[in-house]
Amino acid sequence: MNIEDLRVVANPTLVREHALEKLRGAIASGLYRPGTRLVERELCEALGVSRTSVREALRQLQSEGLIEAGPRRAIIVSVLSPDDAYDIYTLREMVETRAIRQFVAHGDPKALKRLQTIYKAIEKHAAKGDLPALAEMSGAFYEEILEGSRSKVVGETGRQLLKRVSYLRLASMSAPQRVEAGLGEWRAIVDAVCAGDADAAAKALGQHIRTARDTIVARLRDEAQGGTLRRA
Amino acid sequence: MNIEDLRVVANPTLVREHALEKLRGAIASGLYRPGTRLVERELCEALGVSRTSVREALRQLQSEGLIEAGPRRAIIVSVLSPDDAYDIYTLREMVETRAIRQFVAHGDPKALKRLQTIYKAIEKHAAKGDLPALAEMSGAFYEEILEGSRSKVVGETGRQLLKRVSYLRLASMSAPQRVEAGLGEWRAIVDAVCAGDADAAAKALGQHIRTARDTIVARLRDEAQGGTLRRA
DNA sequence: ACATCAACTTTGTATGACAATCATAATCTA
DNA sequence: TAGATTATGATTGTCATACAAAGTTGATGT
Repeated sequence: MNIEDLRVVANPTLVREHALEKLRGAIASGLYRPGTRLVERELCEALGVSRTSVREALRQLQSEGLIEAGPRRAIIVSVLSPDDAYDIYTLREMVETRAIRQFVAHGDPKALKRLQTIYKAIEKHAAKGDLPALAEMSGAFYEEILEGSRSKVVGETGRQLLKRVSYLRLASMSAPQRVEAGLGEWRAIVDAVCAGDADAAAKALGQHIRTARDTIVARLRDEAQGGTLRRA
Repeated sequence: MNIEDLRVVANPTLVREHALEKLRGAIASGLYRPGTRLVERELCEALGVSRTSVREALRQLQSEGLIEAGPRRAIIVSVLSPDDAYDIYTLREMVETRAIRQFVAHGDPKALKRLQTIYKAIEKHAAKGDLPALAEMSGAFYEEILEGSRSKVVGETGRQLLKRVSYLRLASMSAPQRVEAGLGEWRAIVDAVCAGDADAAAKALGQHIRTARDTIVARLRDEAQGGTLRRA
């Protein structure tokens, strides 16, 4: 271990990091919905930090694609078109599929244990019907897979994609039968990883992501349709 | 066309954007080498802008992975390990392979024309041995492929990966025989796209990226080795 | 040679200021 | 009164300062 790692606080929490996480959370949780305009002064007040910090956090969110420039210099929460969502899930499939192969290849028992623990938690929350907790745990599941690739680049790229669809997760869980079906898919993934079968794991994960993708995209198209009708 | 698009300057160049591009260019061109510490005040002077703008640009570069936090709050130009570079190229293969399939699927004659024009330019610069121009044009080649996917997400993800290895491009060109071999690979890609053969195009592009990857990774490993020896 | 302390540097953060742009409300005029 | 015009506010982009915290350097004293 490096001497640097001994520090009690390696990263003395920066205000801007804190603001960044809060804002990300607010978008992921649906507090700020896609299309919402973000006003700097309001964010400063809500977060209790200066404009300096808010602006730096915004720049970061912007390059993560979570927010974007709207008309006349306004900043709005990014709106994912159904096509965008489809593409993100398709790329996720590529990246996470690679990640899980490396996960299996490394055969780290601790990582496997963690994945099983997360799966157990998912099962529990599913039984209780606690969707928010379920959504959060499913996020942890993907994160564990990315982490298990032991590749910084794969991890970062995968996380980047995950962030952009995080706010859709809760909605997708609430589709009828989605949780029940999802449980089986997660279980298949964990089983394959346990068995050390990289091909099966990749296949199961790919299947899972494609299914999630189709659910989400169908819902987004419905919403777009409904929105149009409602507007008319 | 939307009325908004009539504006003479849709995006009245922002100072921070300008700073961002300059800094990206400085890193890509090798002016700031990996590991170099970036000092805010110096950047302000060099760019002639305020700290506010420099810092916002830095945050963006940071989340693009071009710079990273060093020890004790310093900001340094990211150092790619050979493994990181390998992974980036592998992901590029996945993403750009998908992009070129969509490129072919759309069968846009104008896009095809642009790709051919870029290839011609590459040939010319190669004949003259103008490596910097060649490096730039090869960047344009990949950009055109990503653009041709007509997918915002694929484009952004691909560009993100490209940026991170941009500073390696010039070095890779200077490997012996690399340009000659590269020419044939680019030609094969263009030919396949012309022929409307998505499989062949994807295969040729994949081959090209893997070859480039192996060249770069070998060179990075050599450097690491040499660096160690020199240091000893 | 080594420990100690002062001076300087750099980053993180906050604050205030101001131009430019856009939106809104108030006012004037036909 | 309807419509045009003007004044007023709000918001973003940018700059200039200011200051604490933490680190670095160099001078000083033993």
